[in-house]
Amino acid sequence: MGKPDRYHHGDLRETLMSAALVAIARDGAAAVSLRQLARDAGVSHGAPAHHFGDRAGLFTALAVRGLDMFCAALSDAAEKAAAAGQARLPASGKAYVLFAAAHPALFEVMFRPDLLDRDDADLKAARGRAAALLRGFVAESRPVRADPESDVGLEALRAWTHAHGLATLWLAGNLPPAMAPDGLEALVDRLFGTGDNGGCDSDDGRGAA
Amino acid sequence: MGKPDRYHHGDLRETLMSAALVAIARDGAAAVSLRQLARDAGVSHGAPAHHFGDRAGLFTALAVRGLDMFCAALSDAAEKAAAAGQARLPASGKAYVLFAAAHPALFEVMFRPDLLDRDDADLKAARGRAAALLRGFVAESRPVRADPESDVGLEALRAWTHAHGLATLWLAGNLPPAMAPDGLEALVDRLFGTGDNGGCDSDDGRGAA
DNA sequence: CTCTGAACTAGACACTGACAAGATAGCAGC
DNA sequence: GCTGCTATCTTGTCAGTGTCTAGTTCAGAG
Repeated sequence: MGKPDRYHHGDLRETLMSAALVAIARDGAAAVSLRQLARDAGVSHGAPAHHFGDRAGLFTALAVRGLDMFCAALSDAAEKAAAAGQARLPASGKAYVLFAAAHPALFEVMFRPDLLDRDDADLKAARGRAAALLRGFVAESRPVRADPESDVGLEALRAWTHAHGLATLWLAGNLPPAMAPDGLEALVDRLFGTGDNGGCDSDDGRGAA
Repeated sequence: MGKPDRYHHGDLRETLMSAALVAIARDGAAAVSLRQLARDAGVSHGAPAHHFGDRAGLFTALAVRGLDMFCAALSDAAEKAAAAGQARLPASGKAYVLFAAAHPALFEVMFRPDLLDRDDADLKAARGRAAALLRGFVAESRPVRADPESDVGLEALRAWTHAHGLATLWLAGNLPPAMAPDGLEALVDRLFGTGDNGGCDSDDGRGAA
């Protein structure tokens, strides 16, 4: 909005992306309209098409960015935990959920393939990086008595589904507030055992069945 | 489609709901159009409004039905397991995921509050029934050495997020196919320990951290 | 028979995403 | 200076959508 009356906006792509994030976080992705974004940016209704092609193109660009930030957040949390002598896996699980809470719009877009351009090369690459990262944490965090390799995938999936389910339910507002009386982070610490005791959960995880 | 040229359709509400389910399962909820549903039903574009008010009304009606079927499926699975001397909780977790896979459209609508009429009384009631059911399974499945009551909520949440995350990732197609080479049910059995050994998982759940 | 209310039609409105054709700006090479 | 070139943005148009309103049809109760 520095020089409002220029023909060339100068930073339209970035402006549209951040405005879209705000709109998604407020009303959900379905309520986002390219035309409204263009109006807010002081630009004609056809301008967004040049940068993103179509609606899916915009969401795909957001998803790629989100996945990269997501990877960075998880790596960061894992390395910090490792530096403190704690396990990477629970720390990254906590980071997973907190990222979703901190960037709900990005998270929503990242995991809603119906909004995305499935064949986009950047998206596929970003997805691959994220998957490799998750799997890496699990492989490193395995105790020495490792079972066959397939089990690593299983444990990665367990951690992934656990964190993803919590993030999803939280974001959609489907968790009864009574379940998190002292906020999401405290709840995550209780669930993942990532409290100040340093990430080694004290109970047996899922209990006897 | 029995008497196609009557002024009164006779069963429009039901026709629209099942057509909507098919459309959601095929193209996602965002792609469903009231006008297209009306066309398919051989009815004018304004007719759906009479039964559902607006778009959110249709999705809300579907969500209520979905929640009821969901409760029935979980109860059924839990009771069958109990009758076989097995624990209710893992059986209901398995039923949770399999319900999502069997009724993807209902599941999607159930957990997408942006599509729904949040204040709908029927919806609130159905949600309450589902939540109570889940909590009940966990409370019953606790070992005798029960901790304070709050822990029941925590363990319910653990089970819930786990099943929900798996269902969500599976439905959205975000799971690498390699992770479920032999189908979803086999994967669930491995994750939840609900194989033919009868629901008592043999390992320690989440491993040492 | 009339009356009533539920079910449905038909028209209009504002809005959307997508497309195509043209206008503008900034920049390299001359 | 000038000329083209390309990315950027405008303008106009189209089919499609949800929602609103007023009118029409029908079934059944009195």
